[in-house]
Amino acid sequence: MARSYWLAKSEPSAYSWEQLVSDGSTYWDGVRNYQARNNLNAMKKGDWMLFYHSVKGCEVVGIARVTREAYPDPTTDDERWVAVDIEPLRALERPVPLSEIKADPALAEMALVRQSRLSVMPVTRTEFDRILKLSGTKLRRR
DNA sequence: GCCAACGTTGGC
DNA sequence: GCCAACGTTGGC
Repeated sequence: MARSYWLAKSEPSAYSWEQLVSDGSTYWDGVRNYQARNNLNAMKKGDWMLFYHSVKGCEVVGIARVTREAYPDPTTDDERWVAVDIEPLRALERPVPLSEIKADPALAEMALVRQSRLSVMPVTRTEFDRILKLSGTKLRRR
């Protein structure tokens, strides 16, 4: 099945891309919003995720890969919430700031722009490729 | 620091 | 079940 693409936000002060690279992998937890949760549930192993720094930076900084599909969020007893595992795939050659995404007609429909508070969202392959292009990053697809 | 957007809570 | 009040997120 074709790979799906996602974008997830993190405040660098809470958990940064650099931290993910240093850790080698992490579990993506703490989501307490149904829409974001549904998106986590829909992730498949091997999907790619744009890693976005919110609040400080406001830019897409890297690409992560889903390594484990949704399972109960270990940080809560509440069975409604889930986590996934991810690992860093590679950093973007150049981070892509929100201002550029907003200014790009090809990206104007992104949930990142239209629904600024959503923390985990789907991204189309077209949008994903466009952001990669803006960042000057070339990826070999396997 | 402000405020818009939007989700949640609780009174009725 | 509606909606006002309140809390949180995140851009500016």
